[in-house]
Amino acid sequence: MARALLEALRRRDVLADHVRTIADADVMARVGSYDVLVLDRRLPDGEGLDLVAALRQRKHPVPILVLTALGSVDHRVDGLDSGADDYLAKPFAIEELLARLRALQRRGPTVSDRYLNFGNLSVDPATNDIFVGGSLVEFPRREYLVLETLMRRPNRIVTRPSLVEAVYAFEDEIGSNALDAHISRIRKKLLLAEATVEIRAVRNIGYLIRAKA
Amino acid sequence: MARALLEALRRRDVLADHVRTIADADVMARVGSYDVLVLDRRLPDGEGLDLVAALRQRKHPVPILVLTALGSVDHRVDGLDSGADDYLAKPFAIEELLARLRALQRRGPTVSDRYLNFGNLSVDPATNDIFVGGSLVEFPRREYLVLETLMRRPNRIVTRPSLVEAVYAFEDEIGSNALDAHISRIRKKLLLAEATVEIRAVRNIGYLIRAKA
DNA sequence: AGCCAAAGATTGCGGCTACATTACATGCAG
DNA sequence: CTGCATGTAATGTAGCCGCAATCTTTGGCT
Repeated sequence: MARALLEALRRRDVLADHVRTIADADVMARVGSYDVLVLDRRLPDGEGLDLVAALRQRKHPVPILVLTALGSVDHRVDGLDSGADDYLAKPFAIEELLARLRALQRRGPTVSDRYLNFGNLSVDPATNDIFVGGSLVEFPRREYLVLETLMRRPNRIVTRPSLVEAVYAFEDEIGSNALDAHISRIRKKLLLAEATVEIRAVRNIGYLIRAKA
Repeated sequence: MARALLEALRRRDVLADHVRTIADADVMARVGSYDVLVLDRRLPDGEGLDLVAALRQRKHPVPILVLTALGSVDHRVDGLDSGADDYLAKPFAIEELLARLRALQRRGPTVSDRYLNFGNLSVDPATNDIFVGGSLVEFPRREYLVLETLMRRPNRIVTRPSLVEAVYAFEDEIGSNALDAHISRIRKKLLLAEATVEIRAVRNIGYLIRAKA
């Protein structure tokens, strides 16, 4: 059945991966980024609903459709109440399955993200957008990282090593004033955009962002 | 039937309101704050799916379960593709309906919509059609997948690995700039069709789709 | 208060590299 | 056999970013 299903999905250009066991599915769900999980109840290494319960226990947000031969009302109720989002009993029409998958995929896992606000600055870590007084200001990658790092702790000192680590991950970035140069360029842009915040140096320690004097 | 359903819900301490017409339901959905909307297709003043379409058009996020005597596969597919979240054919067991309502409620409001809209772009994941300013533009499979993936997160950065995974599932597609080539071809088509959105590169990270400057 | 050394600020320059684009080859489908 | 889709590779290009030279500021010390 899996083969037939994969074939039908492939024909419609729906990308799908297939594994046979709960253990494998668990790994895939953890590692991969899938729009929907289709799950059979009877599996070689156990009951599919246990995986549903386990995933939901871990707050895994992936929509799950349970697919099974156990079609009684009680089974369906159990399936849905275990945390699945839909439940389809065999035999089923492939078109209906596809439509239900689309419905689940449409909905997707919803992640709400947060802005970092301070003064008239607004940083969106999800999109790397920075707004100054409501208008978008472009910052190149490294400058953005510096500014985001500072915005995570407004009014607080961020040490020089912290900043370097935030911007350069692991690459050894020794011997140069590259960081200072970035700060300088950021300041110029902030000034141009009339930001109400400023970046101040703390001698021998690092930098901080705060309301403009 | 409405009376029986209300009675069953009331007995389980589920709060529910009931109206008879699409017009009334529209008002209620607009004004009230409901966890789930249960909708019949045949209604005194029209087809229930029209209300679904109208609500989704307005980005109304309420989960919708369509309940109807029209139980053929085609009807179910239509129901789900109109933007509903679940579809249950009569006759049904009250317990199953309740379980499905719980599943919908658990998941909470959605922005589910048949189309992914952004700018003057409109993507229909069900048919793989892409409209630019209302007119259909043909995209080959790979290009479509890239664009759909970007449209799922407008204004958000989609990492290069994410895009590769979305387009190539498992087949490791390393060592080539195939993705870049697709992006380039998509851009050309979008330009030709006068789209109001553009695809921007985020150096070392990935791409994002956003309103044209 | 004045001086000096060290830290920080600023800026032009140039190289590097990721990205963009195009042409071409391959392969599959009708 | 023809046409389109798509991967590959070659080439072009922009702009980021590090460097270093120079200027400014700071704070400690006498």
